[in-house]
Amino acid sequence: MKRVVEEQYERLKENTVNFISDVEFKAKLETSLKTNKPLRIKFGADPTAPDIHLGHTVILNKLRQFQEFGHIVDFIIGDFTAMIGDPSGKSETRKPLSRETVIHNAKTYQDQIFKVLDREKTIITFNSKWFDTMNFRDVIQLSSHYSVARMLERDDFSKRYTNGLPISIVEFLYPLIQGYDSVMLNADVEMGGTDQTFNLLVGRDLQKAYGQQEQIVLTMPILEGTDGIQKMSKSLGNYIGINEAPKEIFGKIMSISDTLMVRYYRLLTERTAQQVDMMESDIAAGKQHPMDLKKQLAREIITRFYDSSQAEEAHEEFTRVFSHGNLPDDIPQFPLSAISGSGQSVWICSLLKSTHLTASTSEARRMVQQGAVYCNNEKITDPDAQISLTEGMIFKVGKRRYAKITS
RNA sequence: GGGGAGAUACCGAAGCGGUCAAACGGAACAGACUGUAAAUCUGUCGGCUCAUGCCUUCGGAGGUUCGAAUCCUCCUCUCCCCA
Repeated sequence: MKRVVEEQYERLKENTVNFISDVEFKAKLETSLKTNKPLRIKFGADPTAPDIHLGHTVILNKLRQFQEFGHIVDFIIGDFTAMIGDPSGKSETRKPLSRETVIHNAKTYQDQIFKVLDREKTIITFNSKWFDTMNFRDVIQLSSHYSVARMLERDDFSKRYTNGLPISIVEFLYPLIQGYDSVMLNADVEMGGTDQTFNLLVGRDLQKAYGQQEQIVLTMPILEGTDGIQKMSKSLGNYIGINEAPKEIFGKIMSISDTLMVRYYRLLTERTAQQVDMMESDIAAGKQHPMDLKKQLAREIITRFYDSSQAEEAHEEFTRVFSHGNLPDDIPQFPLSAISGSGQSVWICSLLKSTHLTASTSEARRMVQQGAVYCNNEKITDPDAQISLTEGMIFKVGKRRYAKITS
């Protein structure tokens, strides 16, 4: 049995950043095995952004690992928190969401997480279950367990405090709210990104204050977005969503840097640390072409969220369009009649605007001047050009914006 | 409660009566080079059929002025110091 504990421990610890604490965790694993009672792994999410991206899956993958060892995932949907509006990290407060939106978003969330998690071993709970009935007396009681000085220990808070940026009182309540979820669930382990470390630790303190055994805190690295620098997030626009079309995912992965690719292999695939290290040295030694590995990565990721045949298709499409310079297979179509001012001929700039290839005619003009515009593979250089439209004409702006004229 | 500082385009940040559609940096977009890499270099980066022109924009509402991002009044929000 010691061996089983060790085995789970080693595998689960892989890629984690914080692991508090080893001793407690091993003890919990042991008890769990002895009593045949699975551990309860808590993971919370605000149903504010229903688009799950690869950054989220770093944690989901780890949760999945827990499930594979027989443990249960307690997925908390922070519907209560979301309705207040989560200001954390940003100076401007998000606007509160309506009940309907929250419910809708939560559903979208669920549809996506089960592309990774095992439905049978997941318990979903909305935290409004206990917060809706809480009164102000209870809130004060809860707050009494923490001090401002301790709150300011949190990295984000202390930074903002020293830089003279606003911190709302509500933000101080957040860690408490999240920590209280742990108390209500009597969680064994709580997972999150490293940016959550503080909140997760508050959970431990609160559990202790409420006479419970403290949860294990386990944080995963934050995945960099496609720019390779900032964390992957929807608002920064550097994300790859798991619900995106296969060829979108393929394209986005192909555009990341080689360094980032290695990191993605490490955090997003099942490969062990040694395998990835090996890969890295192979690249350095020129035994492997990074582009091939990138294609491989793209296929693996698509296969995970779709299937291998769709991954294959995306790969082919990519080769056709970008390696051979052929046309993609689904160009947005615009009937002749829909083009504004369509008579015999149309001014190129207004055409580009009405086909949404550019946002304005001014932008269109610039694109033409920069040599980014093609009509049927012929570069258009005159920004005043008049085009006599015919059915089947294909316009291209930049590398990937296309439009086709139909009858 | 008292005193002070501030709000500028996607973000950061200059400008403090005309030469301001607003310096500079980042992001983004396009081009060159490539592997749709990265890095680098070049260009663009409010809108208008591009025009020594017009329109909208410098927290909001008014005002002074031939002329306001720049001055005045009130309002909203933020930060700092004192209590």
